[in-house]
Amino acid sequence: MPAPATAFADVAVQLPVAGTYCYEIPARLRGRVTRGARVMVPFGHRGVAGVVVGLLDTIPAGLDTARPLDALLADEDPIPADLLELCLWISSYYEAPPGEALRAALPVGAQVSAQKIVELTPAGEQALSAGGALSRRDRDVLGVLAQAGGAAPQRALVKPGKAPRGTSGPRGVRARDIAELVEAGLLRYRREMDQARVKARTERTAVIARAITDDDRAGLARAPKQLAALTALERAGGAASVAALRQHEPNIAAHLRALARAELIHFEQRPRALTGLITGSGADNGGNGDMNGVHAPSAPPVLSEAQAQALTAIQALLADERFGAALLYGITGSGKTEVYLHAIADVLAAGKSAIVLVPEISLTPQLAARFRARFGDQVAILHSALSNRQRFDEWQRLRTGAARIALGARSAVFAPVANLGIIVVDEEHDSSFKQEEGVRYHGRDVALVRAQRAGAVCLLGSATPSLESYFAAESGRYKLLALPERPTPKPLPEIRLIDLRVHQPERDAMLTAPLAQAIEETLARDEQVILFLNRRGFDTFVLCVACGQPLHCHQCSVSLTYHRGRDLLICHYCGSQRRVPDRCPSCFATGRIVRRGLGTEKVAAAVAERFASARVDRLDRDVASGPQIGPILGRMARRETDILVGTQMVTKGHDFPGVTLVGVLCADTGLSLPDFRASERTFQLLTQVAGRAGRGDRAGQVLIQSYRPDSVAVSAAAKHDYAGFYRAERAARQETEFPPYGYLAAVRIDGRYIDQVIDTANALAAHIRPHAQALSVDIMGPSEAPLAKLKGRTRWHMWLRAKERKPLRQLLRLTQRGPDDAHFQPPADVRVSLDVDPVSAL
DNA sequence: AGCACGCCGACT
DNA sequence: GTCGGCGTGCTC
Repeated sequence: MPAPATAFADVAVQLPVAGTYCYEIPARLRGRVTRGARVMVPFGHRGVAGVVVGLLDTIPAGLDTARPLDALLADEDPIPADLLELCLWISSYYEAPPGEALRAALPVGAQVSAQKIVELTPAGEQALSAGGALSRRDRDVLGVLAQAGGAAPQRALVKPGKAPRGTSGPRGVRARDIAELVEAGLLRYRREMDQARVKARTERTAVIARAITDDDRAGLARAPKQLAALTALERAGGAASVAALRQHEPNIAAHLRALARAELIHFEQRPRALTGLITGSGADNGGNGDMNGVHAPSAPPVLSEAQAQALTAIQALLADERFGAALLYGITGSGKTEVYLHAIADVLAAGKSAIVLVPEISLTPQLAARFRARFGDQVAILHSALSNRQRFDEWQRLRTGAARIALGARSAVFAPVANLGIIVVDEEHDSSFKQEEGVRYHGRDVALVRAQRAGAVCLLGSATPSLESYFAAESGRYKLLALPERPTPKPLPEIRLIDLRVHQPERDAMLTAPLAQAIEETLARDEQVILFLNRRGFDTFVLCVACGQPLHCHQCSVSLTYHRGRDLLICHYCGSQRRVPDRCPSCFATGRIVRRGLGTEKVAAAVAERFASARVDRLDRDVASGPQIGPILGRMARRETDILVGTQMVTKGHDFPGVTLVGVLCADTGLSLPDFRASERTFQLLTQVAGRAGRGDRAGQVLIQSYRPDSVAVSAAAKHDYAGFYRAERAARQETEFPPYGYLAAVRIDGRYIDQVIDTANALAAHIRPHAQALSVDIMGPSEAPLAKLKGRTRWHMWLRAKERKPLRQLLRLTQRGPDDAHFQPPADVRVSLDVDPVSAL
């Protein structure tokens, strides 16, 4: 008899371990274990969940035994093949464990684990009751187990650890004693899966059974209620839950039953849709959406000339039915969302599905509301504030096709939709698409890869495209689509620059006289004000107040960071240090180098005091984590707030028609961050925050206070000049070979002991230097990371830069543990982690 | 990650 | 001796 095929499975276990592990497929499971199947496997001393990533006929060379896998999680759907491949690509591209990549892609509800259970054997029970030749300790261990009913999780037994000295009572059991008793046959181990997993909830759903003809409608002429029910179903996208329909028409069940008898519709149990989800801002939904009942789609408005042109181009890409990417460059308020909505309507009409990625959905409830209003329950919203249960339900709706549009942040790129037609990445320049812990993937880049593999269209949208994306559009890799104007007579706001070197700001409120006056005038007109403070980097802001220049590193041309402890300026790219000079290296003024420090809290308080009659509110990470955002935005939308002081959060996509004045307290703080993207970030931020002004009937104005009004980022933003900024920044990147003219990776070294971390960083640099030279990869550093200490661990880093991706990846591999001594072996307590295409220098 | 092994100092 | 702390390495 020939050896049965696929007797072994390659499994990615859900643990942060590199590589995959090979298991034997027991005979009872042969043929049922497929690629993408979820399985439980024994791993070391416990059971873990994993995903089958490959099937093998024979045991791989170099391995002499493979343990059998424990179970096939049959009630779990296998991972869709395209998602599995995408995760494996992520694992390889970002040098991350495959199990971690899969974990990032799966909803928490789908995570499983197993416990190690210790159980008395019959022999053990006998030994205990017979009171035979047992040591006192062995008797105790068996006794504890007998008290627990004969079996207990090992964790629970061992956990108490310290037996209270001198006291009796339930003492902790030692793992080694258990192991000995297992060896002696008195105890045994068993693996048991954790509590029942989350299952999707379903609800009775009415579904249109076939295409409804005019004849059908005519047949219902004498049954207007049935016709109305049918129309409601059609408007809801062909299916709606009976419960939701009943909210509008209490007797609808009877009419639906009649329709079912006529075989125009039928009933199914379908995963339950989320309701009442986007209550956040309380902002008006334009009257087009009922958030709690049936989400009846609203009619799309007529497109402007430019919007129509962009849409036509997207439709042409869609019609090709293969991968295509486009960059929709539309100024703030130009109506990008409407283009997305139209394109997605086309995708749905073609029987395909869509994914929409947005930077942070909790900040943009209005956008979610518009999607709901247009597409009803066809939209699944993957919201960071969802419970695991809700998230799992939404995931299931996508998986089963009950919803065909996934809308969410970064991780929505893994939405389990079939037959993908388009992925939209809104505000594609936004750095929140980059995951900064665990698998450090970039949502936008993964979106491009997924679209490519699915033969779908990837549409990137932004008012301030990233250098990389605009560069790709310029070079023809992406189709460039532009929306150069706001569609309705809401012109871009006028922007005034206020030179902080000339106008002295008030100390705490940071307001110069012109800005204070503009605020007064705005309040007098009963209009609203947004004050934006870019707090990042404020603590370490060192500049010359005579010329406004921050101090730069000579070698890296990034800003130096001031270290209070050692009273030194340090470059966080190359590590060079210097004293704080007395004389400014740019303008040679002496004694004018200062440090500045300020926060939103202080500013908000000072502003509230300064404008005593105004209602001042504050929006930043500290006051608004998740659910608190809604009320703050809600008060602003209802015009119960006159002045909103905030950080980056106020820049994101809000549409408050009452805001006619936006004040930027200090435009340059971000410029002094030790980051080659500092200039780009500042330009984007200023443009985005300026876009918040004048979105209603009245014209808006923006006042930008700056120490460096002549810097490209600030001056271009003030002129609404993206093209000018892009040209200048592109030239700078070309000169320094930073992206898009080169590829970067960050190598982070962290550990508990400073000396050990520094030694390891240096050893690693020395180790890869010869290889780096051979591969034409530049090594920058190693140097102390800007956040030099985090959670008690010292952090150093090293930057690698190359003209090509391939040599960079080859070199990266050598920083990780590996089979030969070309690879680097860090000491046990020191971690070497990688960040491919890093976005943040921190 | 989690868990056991092994080597150390502190207590019965 | 014996216990438990914690550092180190492995899991097909």
